[in-house]
Amino acid sequence: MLAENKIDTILAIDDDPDILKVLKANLELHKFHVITANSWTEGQNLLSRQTPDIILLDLMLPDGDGVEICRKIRKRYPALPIIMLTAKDKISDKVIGLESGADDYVVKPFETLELIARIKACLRRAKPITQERVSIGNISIDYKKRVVTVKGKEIILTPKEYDILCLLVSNKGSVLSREEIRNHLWKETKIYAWSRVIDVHIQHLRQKIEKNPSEPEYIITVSGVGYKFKE
Amino acid sequence: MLAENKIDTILAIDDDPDILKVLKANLELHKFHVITANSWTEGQNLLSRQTPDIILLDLMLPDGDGVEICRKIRKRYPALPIIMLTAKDKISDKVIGLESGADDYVVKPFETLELIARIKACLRRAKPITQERVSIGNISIDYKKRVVTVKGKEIILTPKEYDILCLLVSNKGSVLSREEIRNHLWKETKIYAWSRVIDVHIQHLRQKIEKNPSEPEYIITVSGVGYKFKE
DNA sequence: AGTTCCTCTTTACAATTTTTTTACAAATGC
DNA sequence: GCATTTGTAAAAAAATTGTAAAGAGGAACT
Repeated sequence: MLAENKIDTILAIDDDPDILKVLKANLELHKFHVITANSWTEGQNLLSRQTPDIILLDLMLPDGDGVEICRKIRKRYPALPIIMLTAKDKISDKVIGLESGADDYVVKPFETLELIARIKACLRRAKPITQERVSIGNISIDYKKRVVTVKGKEIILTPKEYDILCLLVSNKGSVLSREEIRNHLWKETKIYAWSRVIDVHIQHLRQKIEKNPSEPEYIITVSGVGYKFKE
Repeated sequence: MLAENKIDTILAIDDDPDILKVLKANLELHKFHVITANSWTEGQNLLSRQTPDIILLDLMLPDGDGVEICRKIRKRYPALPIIMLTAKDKISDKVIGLESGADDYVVKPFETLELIARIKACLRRAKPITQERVSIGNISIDYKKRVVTVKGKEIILTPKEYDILCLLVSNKGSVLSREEIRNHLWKETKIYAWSRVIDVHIQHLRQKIEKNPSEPEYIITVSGVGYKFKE
């Protein structure tokens, strides 16, 4: 039983907006968070703001050669898995031999299920063994059981609370903006940037895990920026 | 912690004798006891004579579909961990998701060290040993006789109820999503993701095993996630 | 064939839980 | 101080789960 707690973010770069649309819809159905770019330029932009967990890269982009782009990404993010999307008649030896540095490739038009399988396979190779438990101070999270305890006592968290906690903990020590949190845990269309939902969930979390919720020890507010989990 | 000096036995089932040879050699180097079978038929034979601590199962066997075989093994040995071996070009969503019912999977060709890491992780997670009986609170299950008793009194469960109970109990403490339950106990095509069957069976189970079915003590619902059996 | 008895599944609605909005108070940063 | 951001409680909205009841299909029996 694989306990998957984290929602992975996929950056899809393709110049065909229809393909992007289909990709996004299908992948989101399978619990991925998807951001899209229709050019390498736009892709770079997104990359500079948020590092995804995997990249789907069209081999033929208007503003760059896929193989070259792949190399560049590799140089900057050596561990970031890349899957090449390629039209059947454009398959080149470079791609097939994966000399491009891509981890895998998929021929268009592709089966969604196969693509998803390959994405998952890549993701898992990228992070060989997922940790089953973490503890920070009095708090510990058992990802496999989906149980959080404070001082050894189990506390009940709602899905959103749990997700937020996991996200903060997996980035403990660094501040996450509300936008980042939102990008990871919500589908864009679902909540607005100005919503206070995140703040409210944070309050609820604090009430459940902090000794004194109004002087939080674990979930720290960084005013004007976001929230972070104590290191 | 008791010193565990036991050498774990691995049953590897794969139709490629070369792979079996390599597997055996490598795993034995790492102090495992390895028995091998090159077909499901042979695997069954070995299983009937000796229960290994873990099974490595090739997805594609000449005499059976890996996913189906996995289900069969699961039914008979609910606590026996299974790792699926799958060729890269045969990766399917079934295997990679939780859908196969396997505990984990490894894509061929695999790094020996990664495989070993995953084997160890599985063994660590595995319940002490495949037992014939298990008791939690007032409830006890005799797997061999397929009898469930509450406060010593036998209760009659339908097949589905029994299967669900066993699944929950063998993962007690961990939340199982409806999807996981479905994938373990149903053939894909038989029920839809949005079906409420599982909920209904859970209700029936509660009526049979809980003192007060509306305030369940054993089968806990984790809203938005799934069900779990009390630890 | 029909009948009866099971089990499994669907369905519809009620009850509950979770998520989100809202409004205002408190705190923070120039 | 003033503008902006955050804390917080409570209400509204949405989603999930509980539950009863009915339909569907199968096996055993006449």
